[in-house]
Amino acid sequence: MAEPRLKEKQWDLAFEFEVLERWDREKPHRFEAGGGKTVYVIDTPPPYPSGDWHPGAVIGYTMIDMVARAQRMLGRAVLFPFGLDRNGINIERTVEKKYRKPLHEWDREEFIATCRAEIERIGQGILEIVRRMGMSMDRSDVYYTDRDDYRAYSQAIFLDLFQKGYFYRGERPSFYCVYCRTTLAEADIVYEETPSKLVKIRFPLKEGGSITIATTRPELLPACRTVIVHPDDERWRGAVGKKAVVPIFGQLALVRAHPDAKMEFGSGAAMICSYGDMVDVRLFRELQLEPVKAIDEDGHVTQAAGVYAGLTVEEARERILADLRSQGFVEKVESIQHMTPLCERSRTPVEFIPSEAWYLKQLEFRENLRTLAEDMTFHPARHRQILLNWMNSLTIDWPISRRRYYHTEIPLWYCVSCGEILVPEPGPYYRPWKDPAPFETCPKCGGTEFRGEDRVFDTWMDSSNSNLWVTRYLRDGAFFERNFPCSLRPQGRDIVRTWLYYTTLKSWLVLRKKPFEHVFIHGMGLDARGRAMHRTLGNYLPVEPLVEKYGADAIRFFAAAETGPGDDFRITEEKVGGSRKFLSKLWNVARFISSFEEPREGKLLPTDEWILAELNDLIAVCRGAHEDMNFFVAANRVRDFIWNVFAPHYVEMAKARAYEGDTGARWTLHTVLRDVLKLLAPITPFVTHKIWGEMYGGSVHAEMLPQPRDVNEALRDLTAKLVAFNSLVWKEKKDRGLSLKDALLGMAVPEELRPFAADLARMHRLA
RNA sequence: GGGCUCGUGGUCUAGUGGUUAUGACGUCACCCUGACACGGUGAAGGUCACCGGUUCGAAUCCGGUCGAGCCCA
Repeated sequence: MAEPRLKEKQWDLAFEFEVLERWDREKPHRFEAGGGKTVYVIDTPPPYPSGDWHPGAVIGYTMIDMVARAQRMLGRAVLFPFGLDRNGINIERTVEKKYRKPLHEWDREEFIATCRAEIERIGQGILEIVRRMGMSMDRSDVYYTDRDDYRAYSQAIFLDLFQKGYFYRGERPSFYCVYCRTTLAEADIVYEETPSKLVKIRFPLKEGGSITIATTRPELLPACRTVIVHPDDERWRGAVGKKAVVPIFGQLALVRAHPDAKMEFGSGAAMICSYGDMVDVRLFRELQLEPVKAIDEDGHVTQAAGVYAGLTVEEARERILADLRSQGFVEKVESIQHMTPLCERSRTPVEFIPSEAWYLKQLEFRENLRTLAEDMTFHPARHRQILLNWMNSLTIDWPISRRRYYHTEIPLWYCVSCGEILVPEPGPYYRPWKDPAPFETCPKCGGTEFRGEDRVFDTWMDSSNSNLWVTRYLRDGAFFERNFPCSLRPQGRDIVRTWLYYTTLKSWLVLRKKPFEHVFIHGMGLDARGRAMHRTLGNYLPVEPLVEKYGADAIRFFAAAETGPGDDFRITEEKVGGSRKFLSKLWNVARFISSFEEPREGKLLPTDEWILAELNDLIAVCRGAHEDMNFFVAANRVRDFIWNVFAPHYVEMAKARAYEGDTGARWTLHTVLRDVLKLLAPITPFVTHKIWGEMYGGSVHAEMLPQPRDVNEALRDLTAKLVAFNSLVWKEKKDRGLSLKDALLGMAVPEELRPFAADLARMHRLA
């Protein structure tokens, strides 16, 4: 027997670094079109650098990498680009916090420079993890959404759609964040149950008597214009049509019967103010009430609140409540849990404030967008529903203007004398707040003075162009024509309503086409108890120490094997450690096989044919799983095959022959190992690369996934009996206190296992 | 309140009508057997959420109940 080619007794983490250096040198995953291969373009999510990379996100990207690797091994030329989304409120907030100075107190130029410096500093960490985890994106051509060319691209697409009439300016009450000082889209809102006070306030009726309303927002009293009760509500029937006197502020509010009043909530009567929520907004429009601006863009109450003017919303709420109490208007204060809409970025409660914004039309395309959603293949299929639900729930067009700085500028100018909107040519990167206007005269009035738009885009306006960017729309016409729609959009479930939705919308508006052939949705990373990981909860398990301790492949195998496609996964050190054991098992099986020369062909015995039949089944299942991006099935089936069938049964049965130089056993061992390495290569690229390289030379990642062979599949029917017989012998030896190497007397091979009799007799030393 | 998912040993999970319910991680006992102690063998641990129904037969199909998560109001 020869020395094994694989010397070490364990999968050593140092091998990962050796493999990484080789990949750095050889860059094996460069995209090369041509050669008759189908091009497969992946619209990789550009992550947002924020200091560190959430472990759930890292695992999500390793899943995406598995798709890319599997597609290469299915014969496709994979374009697997990478970008960083660096625009937006995240980095602005980082800078604001670091310098303890809110954005609107900064000089714009200086703020932008500070943001850029900060994002450069923290942005590189992600690229390091990408490399360390063995992700095979092309890191030589990373795009940044805050680069001039990408911003110009965003603006060019905006200008195209602008000319087509999809944008309009609207002055209306909308979701508004007083911290970010900007209008919000529906996708920017999250709801959170927060403790609040439900105050029951007695409104005297002018005609005599009183009505009690329930509200969580007493500071809106000055903007109260009417009171509603449910038409079926016996309690307040007598009050309908009378005039309620708003406490403290004294204006009159007509009591109306309206089906929007919820009888079971509070007192059953509600005050309608401009504006507390979407119901207020709708009723003001429906009943044609005159709105009062009670809260301004800074989050302070206005002159409408009289003596309270200038207080913050919270201060005003407390003061007004105190005064209501002292004047005897408060009947009761209850503590309740209230679903409060918050700004997703700043976690500030959302206000409804009338403000002017640029909107992108979307509601009128709802049906078209649904059709596109139906026309894309989702993995898993059930997650299509998340997108459809979101499309169905939208109620307003998309406000895309933001009063922020570190974003792409809205490329518009206005004529100072007549107000005409001036639209520049698509192409250059425009910064209207500082650049001179690219116009001589106003085409409408001949005016020569222009004011640049000082607002910027919602960042989703930039990232929703990523599929166009990677398929080279406007950049490489021939490539774009061949490769749009993009082959695959892989992403997390959490950004379906934003990134996936907005991309679908944009692709419809720009091209009237679906953006992707396939959509792969992965679940979210949770802690051991199934909660979201947050630093503040103390349950945050950063990736770096895990990689250091267990290696990238252990994390990758865990990512594949832990939960099914699209399901959330609980990240625990225990499970990652367990995955590493499998890598060592694989290594050692390979190490054993590496001590035998691989013959060109072999004379097969029934035992060899049997394991090849099992291998055929494994290959068929795993090819299908890889094609379907189901790494859960692939990982678990291969693990089960190696650990519970191949190693304990076949390897032990064939061992004696292999040592003697039997070609059938040796050929079969190598054949199974080769195929298994290929099936695992997309999931655990390091260990498979190392084993393959040492034993067979070249790279396993350049191979195609294996195909089933022409073997006697019927032998699989004997697997259960074979496993049971081996188990019986082992138990018998244990019961008799024998070592496994001892001979066993009086145990015969069952009739149906006769084809394997010789191998079994030698394996167990049956006598 | 509405929608969508989903409930299988401590945890994750296979199983989509058919004999004693799969495997992994963890646990316990014994064992270094010419690849592996990050191992081997054996074992403990489940009323397949609950209640009905369909069926010769249900973890699996149908209805309901309860519970969980997410999304929306």
